[in-house]
Amino acid sequence: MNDNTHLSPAGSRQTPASNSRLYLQIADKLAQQINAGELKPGMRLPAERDLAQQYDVSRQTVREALIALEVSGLVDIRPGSGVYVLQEASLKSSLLAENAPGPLEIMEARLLLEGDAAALAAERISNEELLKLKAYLTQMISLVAQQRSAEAETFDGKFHQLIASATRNSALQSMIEWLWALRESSELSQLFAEKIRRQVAGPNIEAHEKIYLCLSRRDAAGAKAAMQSHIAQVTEAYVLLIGE
Amino acid sequence: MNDNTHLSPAGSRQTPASNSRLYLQIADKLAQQINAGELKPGMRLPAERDLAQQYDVSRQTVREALIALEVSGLVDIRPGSGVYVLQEASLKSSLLAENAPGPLEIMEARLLLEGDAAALAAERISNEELLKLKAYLTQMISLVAQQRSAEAETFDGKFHQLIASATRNSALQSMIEWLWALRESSELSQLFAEKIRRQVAGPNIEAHEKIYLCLSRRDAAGAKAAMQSHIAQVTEAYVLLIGE
DNA sequence: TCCGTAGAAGTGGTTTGACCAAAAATTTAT
DNA sequence: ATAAATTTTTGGTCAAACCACTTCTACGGA
Repeated sequence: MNDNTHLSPAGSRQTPASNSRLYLQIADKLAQQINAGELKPGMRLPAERDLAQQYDVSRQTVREALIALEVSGLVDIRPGSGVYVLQEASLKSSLLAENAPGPLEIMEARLLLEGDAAALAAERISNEELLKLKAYLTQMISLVAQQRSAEAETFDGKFHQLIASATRNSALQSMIEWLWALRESSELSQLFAEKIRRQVAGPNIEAHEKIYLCLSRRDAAGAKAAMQSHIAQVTEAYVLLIGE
Repeated sequence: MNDNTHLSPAGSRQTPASNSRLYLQIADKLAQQINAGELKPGMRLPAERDLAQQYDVSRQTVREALIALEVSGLVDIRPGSGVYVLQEASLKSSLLAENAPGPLEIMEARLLLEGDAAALAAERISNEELLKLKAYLTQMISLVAQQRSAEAETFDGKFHQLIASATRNSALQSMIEWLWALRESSELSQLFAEKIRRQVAGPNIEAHEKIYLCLSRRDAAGAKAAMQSHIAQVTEAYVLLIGE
């Protein structure tokens, strides 16, 4: 993980240094100086007592700011020695890009990971799981037909998650779960999903049917191709949205 | 991963809660409770004053620990209200989970993920990164020649991590980091690594050279094949160990 | 009885000033 | 010039306050 310049708490989207908490304001100011290159990597910044005087706050407040900077990886605190700048300027990503993976990054990762997962699942999935998968698919079809696309997407998620689980690899499964959770926690991804939901009726039934078919035939290569084509299609919709 | 989300300062590889700094010890303890599920998302944890008494430290120290937790995204501090556990879609949270992936699961996931990552990296890696990669390789060769295999493995990790970073996909990078962290946190994996370290001189130089060569030629397919063959070889060593 | 408001209690935020341990710089002795 | 002893600097911790804001509670009016 890189570019942890998110000093503010999760949900708070505020102008830098406008936070009500003083130690976060100080942390923001210092982070800005670091990212602006005024404080270069390796450089030791002033002693806590000096910073306190400089910003006209207490030493404790400065300490809390420095701790925030350390945890976010910008700075290295060496007891008895000083505080040193670690990370060099990451301006490009600090402004437009978020520290969290963007929607397209998530989709690219899904393309690779879920593709491989589908291939593995084709070889390892049980008949019971296939039945469950079929049931999810049926639910999805029914809900899409009723225009209840939001609910249909619930089963979309279950469908993919079940395939991940069928790999019999908990590491793979955890990572795919994480990618889905990331998507849901990302405002931008949510926005995309919302827009797409209005344009199309819901999850692509055909694509899921094809994946299911390949899995039921234990066709690893086919399942991988079907899954990747499916995810690529969704990604394409994202890209089109960005173009607007 | 956010992680961003590691509480300990960058370079310090210490046993959890063994840090000399008290506030990091407290932060680790709280983080463990959160990740273990003892403190569930949405739950408000005890007031700073209470925590201070509970852990027998000053309130200030508790505050610094909480700030570290907030910056790393585990917790939400609401002034005047309290400190609340956030639901975190974090890979790190499952790191200490009971059903941690086994060594072979980790290796299988690495085979897939790092294979894909190598292919992506071949197309996106910069010349600077290639130089860095080469430097790691050189260090590795030198250390292996001096029988310092443990240190050589440090550069092994850096080598793989740099490739992950060259994918320009932070999701991919985070997941690969996670897999390596898992390996290091797994006793069984550590045991394997220890045994293997005694049998072979250190990281397989040839395999890494081949990977580097493919990357420098921007040969995506070759890089993927080389990476997968490398990881498969390590996995094979694991399997042989299990057979004994 | 219900409901809103004023007050009390609780919580994080900040300040001050002090002392400690370890690192770094300086002086001293060899 | 070098090594050891000493002083200084630096982060780490503790303590006791006070503030501003949130939350809870109990009172009083409808």
